[in-house]
Amino acid sequence: MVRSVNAVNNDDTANGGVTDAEWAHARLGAWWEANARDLPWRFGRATPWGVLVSEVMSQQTQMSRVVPYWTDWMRMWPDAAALAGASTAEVITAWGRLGYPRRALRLQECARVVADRWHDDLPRGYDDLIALPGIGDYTASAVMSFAYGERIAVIDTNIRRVLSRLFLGVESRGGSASPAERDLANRALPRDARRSVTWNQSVMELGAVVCTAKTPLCDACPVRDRCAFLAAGRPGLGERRTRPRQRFAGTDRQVRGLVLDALRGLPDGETSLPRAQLEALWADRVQLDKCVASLDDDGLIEMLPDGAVRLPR
DNA sequence: ATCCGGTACA
DNA sequence: TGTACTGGAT
Repeated sequence: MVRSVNAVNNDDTANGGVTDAEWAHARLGAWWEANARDLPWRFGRATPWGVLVSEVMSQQTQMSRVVPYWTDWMRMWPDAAALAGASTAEVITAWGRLGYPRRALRLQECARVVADRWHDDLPRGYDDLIALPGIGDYTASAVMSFAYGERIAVIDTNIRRVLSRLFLGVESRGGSASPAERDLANRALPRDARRSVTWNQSVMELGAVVCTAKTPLCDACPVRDRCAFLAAGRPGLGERRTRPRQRFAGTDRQVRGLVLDALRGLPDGETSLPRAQLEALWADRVQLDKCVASLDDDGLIEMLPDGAVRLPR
């Protein structure tokens, strides 16, 4: 019998019936104080816009890789108005090898909306945030919590995995968050706004560095004593996600990355990549042309009449 | 070789 | 509801 089941009580218990929630709040709070990584956008050192930029960059990349990009980026474009005024070519170049460059484009679109419609002042409401380009539920919630200190459940895969293991004793499934998972996240959230922010951050951090998907470091876990997943013998640890397998070699993703990388690496003074150099990047002409067309569709490159390509101005 | 994830959109 | 989108870590 798993001890910390997600039992809903009829009486008004402190956390909607999530057994041990308060104990976990205290444990993870202490763990956070001692173990939080000193990332430059944490501990009130970044503006709300800076927090948003860090969240967008972190959506797809480990924090440690994000740090130098974020630092350079914020030095170059400290606020939304500055980013709004940059050329798209500069933005794509600065995005460098962070991956998913369409997000750089969306971040700049977001900056333009914030600069124009919000007078360069990032909106403070979830509904207004989620309406911005490239901002979905996770990022809107993260900004509400981490930048504005509001009490709101932040739900990403790390948090889903940790809460599911700790309180339910099972692995969270792939795909989008279920209503039950959202419900659990809301019931486990501390009542107090300030503590809810720490909770969101510490659960996410725990998932990133201790309660990892494949090989969790349970010996080093601050909540191991009451973890339902550990008590149950870690059933289905690291089991196959419902997400399809993602390979990279030979895919359109690789080809697109190659083309953008060549454009970013153009020598000073050169602004376009001639057709011959483009063709030298990839042997399969059909796939190459398909990828060039899709990059053009996405607004990541422009095709010139002579077959050369360049970053948008 | 295999792992990873939020957003937009079909 | 499922899929495309990248590139570094392991």
